[in-house]
Amino acid sequence: MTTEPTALTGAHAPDWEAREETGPVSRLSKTNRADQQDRREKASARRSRSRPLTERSGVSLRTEVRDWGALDGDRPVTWREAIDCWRDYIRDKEDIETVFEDTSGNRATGSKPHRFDPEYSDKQYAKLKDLERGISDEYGKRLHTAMLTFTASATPDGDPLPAADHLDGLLDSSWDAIRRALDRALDGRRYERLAILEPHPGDGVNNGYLHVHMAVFVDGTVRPSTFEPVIEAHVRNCDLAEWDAHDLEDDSTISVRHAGADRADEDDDSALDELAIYLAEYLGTYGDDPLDAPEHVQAANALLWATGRQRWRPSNGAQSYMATEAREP
DNA sequence: TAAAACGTAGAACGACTTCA
DNA sequence: TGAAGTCGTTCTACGTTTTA
Repeated sequence: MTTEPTALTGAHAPDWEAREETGPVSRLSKTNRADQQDRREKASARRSRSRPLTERSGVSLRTEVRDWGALDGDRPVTWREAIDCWRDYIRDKEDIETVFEDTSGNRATGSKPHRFDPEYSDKQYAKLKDLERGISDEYGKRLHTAMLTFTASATPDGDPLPAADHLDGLLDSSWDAIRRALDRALDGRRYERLAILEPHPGDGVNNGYLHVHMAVFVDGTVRPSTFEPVIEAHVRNCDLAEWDAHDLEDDSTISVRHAGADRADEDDDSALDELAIYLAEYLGTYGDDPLDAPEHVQAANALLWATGRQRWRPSNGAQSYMATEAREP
């Protein structure tokens, strides 16, 4: 992986933003506010693609997403250009893919896919199954799972942030605080966690920007209130995090399930039969051709690729459960 | 040509310190 | 006393290069 820090200086950075696209903010129509809002959000999503990946100096980016021919030296390309670079990278990888074919015409691809390849997703899913088995065996019926969601505003001042700057703002400022708060909240209890970065869908202002889902596996009973200090630590430490998006009463912010409950336990309709499937659905581990993915997914993948950020963030313990690699037939 | 080795940066984590 | 900052160590993800 080859990355280099940006040399762009914020104070003298060119005006990347296509301000002519925005124009003065028009007054909302009393009769058509929803349409106006919808148009504004779509316009904001388009503007985000026209912005450079970062407006800060010292941000490490792959060389492919740096414009070395710029008059004032190298600078990061726009998010839209980065998506094109990522697509070229995927196509290049397809060109050199190793394909095996047996006498019956059955084909199999090479053994070491890049992280956006469906085969890689399959391996991740297999690892999730290992984690499910390991945790279930270890914790038994005491196993409770929680899903926590951490977001950061992509438009804190009304205009979309550079994608890499938003991602850094989401992760760098509060990640340590989140981990420590989780340690304190679950003090004395065995637990493991797996965090994953997932893109915001749709045409809204957050389109393609990433947020964090964190699955927490706890040996013992927990309640949503157990994790409130963790959410609070994130909002407190992340400048881009807003309470509006972290309603402690909302199931999308904190969701707790008794994964180890008996199937026959009708009083607990949130019991999990297939934890890995549940996670795979939530965490988006299934995939086909990455170039066929929705635009917001490709935008997020391009951002991860350009910045070298890891999509999966398991705790050390979770990693040990996931370490066993199934032999492929 | 598959597998191993390697390089780099990200990430986890514990210890220690500082601060309110 | 809880929260957060810093530092050093260790491990891992990811991608590339080398080797058998």
